[in-house]
Amino acid sequence: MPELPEVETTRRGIAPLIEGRRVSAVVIRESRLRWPVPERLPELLSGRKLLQVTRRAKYLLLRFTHGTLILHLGMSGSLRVVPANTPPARHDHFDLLFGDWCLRLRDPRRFGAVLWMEEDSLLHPLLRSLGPEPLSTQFHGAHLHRLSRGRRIAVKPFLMDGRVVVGVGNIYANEALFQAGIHPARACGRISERRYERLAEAVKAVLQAAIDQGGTTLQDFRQADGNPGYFAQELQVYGRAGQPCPHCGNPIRQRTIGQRSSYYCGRCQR
DNA sequence: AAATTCTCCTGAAGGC
DNA sequence: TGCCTTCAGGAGAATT
Repeated sequence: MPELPEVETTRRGIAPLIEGRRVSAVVIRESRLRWPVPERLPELLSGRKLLQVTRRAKYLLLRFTHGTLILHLGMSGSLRVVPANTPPARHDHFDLLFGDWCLRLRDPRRFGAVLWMEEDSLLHPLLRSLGPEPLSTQFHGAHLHRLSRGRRIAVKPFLMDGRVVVGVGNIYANEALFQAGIHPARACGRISERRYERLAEAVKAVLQAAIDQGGTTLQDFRQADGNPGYFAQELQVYGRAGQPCPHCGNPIRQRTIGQRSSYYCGRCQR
């Protein structure tokens, strides 16, 4: 499932292949994604030069002079750059062609999105209220501590709230809480600033390590070159119910917190 | 306001 | 072999 490391891995994979190139054609095979893919994209983009590929949260932003194409991979999406004559496979919904090369979006579950924004893309309703980037200096323990005061929600869904900090999905929330020694169900308003500092550092460390490994591939995720990510083998608790805790040997527990599957060590995480 | 629940969708896995 | 059920999950929308 694409979380921040997978999206950043994708960005780094596709950017050098398409930045500075002109769009030759746009193909929409399936417009029923999370929201309808704008039908006017072919007219809007054909002949235009792609200036830059950036990322905000889990959104990829393809900047043109007259606007920005916003891409989201949902939970099963992947982007690859393939030769333009490559036949589309099942679930290949959207192509951005650059002469001989093609940026292709595949998304079996269609939770992803392809959107267009004319004005500053960061003002888009989906991007406007997002919290800080986890790998930036704007994200730190004091920030988590301040936002959590007086709230009773469990720390795990708190950490996964995009208004608090972006890009931390279920996998990395589990991993970061394990690394920080914090129980995922603990009320977020009852965690000290000291412990939040440790959590913020854990979030940064886990995300950076995952980026370094090309992301986590559980089922669908692929890097832009088609290879899987290699962080799955580094996961300490996610998907490891019943296996021994890497620290103390106690069995890893699994339970649902905030509608999401949570994995943790009941002894190491308090 | 904050917290919880519902929703979209397909494929994998398990039961019979 | 095959059909049915259940589960997973990003994140906005709806509801409590």
